[in-house]
Amino acid sequence: MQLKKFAEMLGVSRATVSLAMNNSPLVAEATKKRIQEAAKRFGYFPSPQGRALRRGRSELLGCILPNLNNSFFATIFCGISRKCTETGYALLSMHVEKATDSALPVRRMLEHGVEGIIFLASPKGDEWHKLLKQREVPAILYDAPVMPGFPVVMSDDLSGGKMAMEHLLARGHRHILCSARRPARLQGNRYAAQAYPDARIVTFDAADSVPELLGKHPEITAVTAYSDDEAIEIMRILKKNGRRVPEDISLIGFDNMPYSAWEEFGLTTVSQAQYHTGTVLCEELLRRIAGQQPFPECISLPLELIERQTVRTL
Amino acid sequence: MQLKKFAEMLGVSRATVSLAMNNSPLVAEATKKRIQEAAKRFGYFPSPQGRALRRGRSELLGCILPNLNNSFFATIFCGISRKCTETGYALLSMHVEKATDSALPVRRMLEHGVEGIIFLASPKGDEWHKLLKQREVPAILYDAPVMPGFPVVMSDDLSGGKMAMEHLLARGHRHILCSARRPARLQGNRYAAQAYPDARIVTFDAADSVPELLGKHPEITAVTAYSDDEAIEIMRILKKNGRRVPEDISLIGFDNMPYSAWEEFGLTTVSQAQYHTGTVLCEELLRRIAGQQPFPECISLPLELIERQTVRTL
DNA sequence: GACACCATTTAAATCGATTTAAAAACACTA
DNA sequence: TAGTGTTTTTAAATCGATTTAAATGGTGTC
Repeated sequence: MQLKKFAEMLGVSRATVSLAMNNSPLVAEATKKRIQEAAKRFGYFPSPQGRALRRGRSELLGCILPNLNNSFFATIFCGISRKCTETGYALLSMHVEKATDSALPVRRMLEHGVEGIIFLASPKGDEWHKLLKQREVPAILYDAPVMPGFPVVMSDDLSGGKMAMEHLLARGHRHILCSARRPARLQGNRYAAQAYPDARIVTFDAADSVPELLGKHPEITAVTAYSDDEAIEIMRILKKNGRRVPEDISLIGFDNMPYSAWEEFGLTTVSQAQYHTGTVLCEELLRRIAGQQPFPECISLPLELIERQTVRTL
Repeated sequence: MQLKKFAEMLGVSRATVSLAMNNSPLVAEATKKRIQEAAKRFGYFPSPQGRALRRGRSELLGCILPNLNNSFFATIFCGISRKCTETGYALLSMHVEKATDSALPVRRMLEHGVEGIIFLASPKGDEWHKLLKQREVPAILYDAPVMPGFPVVMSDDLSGGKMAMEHLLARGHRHILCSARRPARLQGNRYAAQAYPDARIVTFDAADSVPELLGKHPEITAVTAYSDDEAIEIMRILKKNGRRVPEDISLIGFDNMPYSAWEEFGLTTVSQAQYHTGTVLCEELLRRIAGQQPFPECISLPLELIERQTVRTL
């Protein structure tokens, strides 16, 4: 039923109905109650389209997702979703394959009138930002290269690397094999090592190369992995090579995936607060939409070390 | 920029612009090209709200999700999402906690004008279906109790139970401990057992109770679990009790979670094609929206047995 | 030149609400 | 009773597109 008929039926004007439905103080309490109850009884509800057109706001946010087989992104997504629900926004999402040009999903979302977009999958191609700028729709990126005009949220890799390293150093490790896949994190490793003159760092790129490097550098007693997944892979490889974790080699992961806590692994790891990451992404985007200053270009998220059973004290 | 100004700028009528933007054959090729190119250059695009109002369609689907820390639902969600993208719909999603009354998310989605809703989390409360019926918005449920007027998609538990059982029976197992948590699946187990007069089934409810039951029935050689997660828990419990899988006890899971394939577990399991489940949910909902007959009330999805290393041939 | 016919273009109605400014209703005072 | 002020209600404008039916322009035929 449309506003017009409903108003006629009740014998009041369309304006009164609209105001009543929106709980305006301009309309008398009694009338309001009467109209709201009638709406329930007769099933009248304002058309979302009409309302959106008139109000000029869609209350819609978009989120571009990588495949969620990885629970890491799924958790961030949950965080975003909850924040949206809290703030009255609805969340539009779209999954993209790794190589998809972001112009496609962006265009689709703009066609639906989103007020802002969160890229959980790093954007690809060079048209997406033109589209967004043209329509003045703000966007925020997660863990992507900085792009002028678009804020990026990422974990504080430098501190993360430092944190993991300090944990090992404090437990007596001095010769440590560090993943080189994240320069900032490696830099954090190095930074922490400076406090211990006898500390030495060797770097590696892929899990495969770990046994060889351990052979070449028998003094190494600990490894910091690129991710929990890589750490678990390294655990397997070490086990096959007859080395025990943590008795022979200590190991630290990164991400704190749910299964890292399982007793099969008991992985000590550096945790990105995933849920919180989602909250921050969403909040920051909403701030942009509302035009609230200031606009930081890059937001680092704090990390936390989760101690389990893969680091031995020497 | 709005249609009106853009049309004035080009010196044509609003109608022509609108038709050109929608690629109508009514407008001359040359004009169409001119308008479309000008739109790109000057950044004109039809307002989604205006368009939605006039067209009377939002091209929006809603999906109500449980927490996605479980990758099972995340994969189904990906399937839904892709189908939406293919068909030109956008997908609105909302996460709910276990106990949340579904009227809340449903109302929120209706306020945004969704044309249909997929419940990946089983609906709670008794207001949600009234809301949907009142507005004539179709919905589809995943793995929930049947509710008149709402189709349900679920895995074919009967066949699944039969399949798992046959796999064990064919490998010489005759005394089998079966999870009783899914009546339909247990029925499938029983059904398969009928073909083997010497087959015996014992049932259990929780993983905890498995060792005790195995002690009471030492003739049992295999277990069918409620889920992969339960199977993994049972593996742990068995290991602690000094029983090996599969040397002492064979084990079959259900769900085919990504980690079930890991070498730590190598779990033989019955697989629900999760991605495909998403596709079916979405397709079926779209059929309802389009008003296509017939409307099956319950759709069973085929299952598949994934053979790994937890079942021993006796 | 008048007529018919086709291809384009356009004016105007419409979708369904919100909101502003003005009108109406009412209460109160002098 | 007229005048003033306050509370409610309403008429009408507006948001930005789509679409139908009518108008326009051009070509070809008799």
